[in-house]
Amino acid sequence: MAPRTRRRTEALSRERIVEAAVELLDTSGETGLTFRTLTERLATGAGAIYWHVANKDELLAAATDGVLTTALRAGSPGSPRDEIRAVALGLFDAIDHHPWLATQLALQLARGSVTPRIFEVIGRQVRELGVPKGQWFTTTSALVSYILGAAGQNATNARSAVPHANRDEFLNAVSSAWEDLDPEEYPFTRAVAAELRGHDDREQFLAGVDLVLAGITAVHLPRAE
Amino acid sequence: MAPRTRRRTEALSRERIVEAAVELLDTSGETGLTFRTLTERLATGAGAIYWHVANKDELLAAATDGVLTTALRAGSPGSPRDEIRAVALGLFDAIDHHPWLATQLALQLARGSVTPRIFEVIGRQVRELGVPKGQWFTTTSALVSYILGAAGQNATNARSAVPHANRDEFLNAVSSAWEDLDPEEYPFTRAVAAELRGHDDREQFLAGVDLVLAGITAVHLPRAE
DNA sequence: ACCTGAACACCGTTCAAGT
DNA sequence: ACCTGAACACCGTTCAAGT
Repeated sequence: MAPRTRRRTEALSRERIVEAAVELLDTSGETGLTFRTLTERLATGAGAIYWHVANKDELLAAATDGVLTTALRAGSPGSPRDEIRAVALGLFDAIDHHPWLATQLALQLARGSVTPRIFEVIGRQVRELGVPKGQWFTTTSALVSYILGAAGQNATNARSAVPHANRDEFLNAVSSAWEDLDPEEYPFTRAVAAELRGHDDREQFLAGVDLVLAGITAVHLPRAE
Repeated sequence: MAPRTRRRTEALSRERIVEAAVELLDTSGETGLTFRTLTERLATGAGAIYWHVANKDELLAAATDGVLTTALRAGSPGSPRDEIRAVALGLFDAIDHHPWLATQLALQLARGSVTPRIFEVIGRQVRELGVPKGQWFTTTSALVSYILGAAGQNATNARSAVPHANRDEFLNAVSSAWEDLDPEEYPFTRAVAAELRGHDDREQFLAGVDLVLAGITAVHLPRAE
């Protein structure tokens, strides 16, 4: 058994660096990850990190990629609809545990690196659903857009460290803020503000997935039961 | 008429600062806006800017807010569905013209400041559609999530300066990249890669909106024609 | 091949000093 | 009340030097 006390002298590797980056992001947020904090955490110099990783963008991409891989490993053996729900929930929960993931996914969507990963997993199920080939692309895009958009918005709620207690407080605060909006400008938002208070993020997220699935059924699978 | 040549000595104001920030973001991207470039552009000192604006976050929020206000001023006099399409397209086009807007919207969604604006405009139409009150919140959330998610993804395509010529090249490049993906891991994505080549972003975006609307009709308006 | 750590260029922000 | 601009703390990145 290797001596525990020598942990800081374990060989530096890309994996260890990315792992430490994820930890820093999880514990102290996006601003908490700098080359100084990382250097300190790994008890090394800045140059050592640059030997394994090209720059900070690549480091963030690797961190995102790692968490994403875990999240997409849903793979329950259900119907296409169940698979789509499972993948969507996997992403949702990943953002819940790693709030920085939402921002990072949004930033990297703009660089095209993440899209195919999610696209592939959802697209296979769209095919299984029986959507005609000519509609695969459009249909999958719509689903992926909803999933990423909704998961991203839920990142707002995901920052409370304490799982449930603070979440209720947080929803209360947002709900109150919405109720205080200008009645002239925000009549609708004020009317639904109260609904925020009791609502379950996951449930609502899934309800949206089902809504899109219902649209797909109505438009592209006219003879489905 | 005020002398044109004294433009740089016009009184500094919050509006002029935000306006200059938007211009810098449009012309040189997110990295192009710094307090140095802004200071130079406005022929003033850093402290002068801080007199009118609390910090860079507030400046970015103000820039986002300004562009968003223009974008949401769609207001065609059509059916609720047409209004929803118009608002969605307004946002889509705004991101097309100001690629930095997608990132900024994503970042500010996580701070809750932008959501009510879009929520309100879409929500009113959901109400007009006849969706039962108990479903207003969920339904509006789903629509807004799709719209923001899809518009954000399209920011990828929106960075080419030349309107159409480069866009085709860009789509070609992405399409080729998708075709070069590992056949073992990305069979679906490869199968639809070709569809990317000819496709119209706006059309596909609207098709997605219609898909969600169809789902809303199927689930919440069972007796609609 | 891999690591060290001082140094560089650049950033957001502050603040004493001016008008 | 509003503006100036030098100064500060901090960041990502580089690189000569070590092993």
